[in-house]
Amino acid sequence: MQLATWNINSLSVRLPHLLDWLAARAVDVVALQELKLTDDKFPVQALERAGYTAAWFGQKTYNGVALLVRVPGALSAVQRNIPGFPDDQARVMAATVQPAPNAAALRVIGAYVPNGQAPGSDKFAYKMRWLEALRGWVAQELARHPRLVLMGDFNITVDDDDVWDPEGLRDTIHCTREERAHLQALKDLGLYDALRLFPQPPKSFTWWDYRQLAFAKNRGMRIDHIFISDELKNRAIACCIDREMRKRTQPSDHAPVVLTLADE
DNA sequence: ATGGCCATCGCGGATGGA
Repeated sequence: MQLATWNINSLSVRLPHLLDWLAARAVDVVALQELKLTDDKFPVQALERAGYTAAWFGQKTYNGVALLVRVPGALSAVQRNIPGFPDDQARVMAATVQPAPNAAALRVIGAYVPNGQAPGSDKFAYKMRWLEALRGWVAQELARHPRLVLMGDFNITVDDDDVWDPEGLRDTIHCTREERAHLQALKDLGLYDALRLFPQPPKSFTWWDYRQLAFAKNRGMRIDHIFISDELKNRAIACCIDREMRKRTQPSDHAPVVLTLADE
């Protein structure tokens, strides 16, 4: 089975891309970020026709996340936002995913971590608080659910290998020690960076700026991640970045990351 | 080079993204 995360930068604009991608890849579980629409605008019928059941958590203009599962799977125990962390932004949701009637259930958390704008800014402080709260919640979730996936747009590079110009971008947003320490702290809970479990081409990125032909020059960063618990690590057989959708006209600035798990 | 692109809101140009 395949699980994926994709920041689609507006579900309204990118719905055709998403439907094409779902038809081509038939991924079983998808976490989407940056829907940029309110709950009433979520294209539930189009996704049902494409063969997916969804749960969503929208917001006007900004943010918004969703989880999709390919039928006959099911989503249950949906949680929106981090319990005990009041937040007026729709950035994270969890669900228990039954990928097939007789398959083992997975706990899936889809996250859109705040951008942070610049170190020292109010938005950076919010990013740090938000990640602190996320870690506390993920620790609880992991204790309850040994088969756990935490995936999404983290807006953080793990290390310099995730940055096209690590010297030029030293200590800038997405690349600071404080941000990277948060990713390490999440991993220290017992999570593994799924992409790094497998050999990857050098300069494997998930986001490229729209400007300056950044994608054509592969001037990007890896800021979208899939973290998996030890039980799922034992079933992981492949993980890759799907650059094809970034090559289309009017693309999202992010590419999907896809994890393949062995069936039990 | 104090930028370059894109989406949103809303109909000009500011804001946020990364």
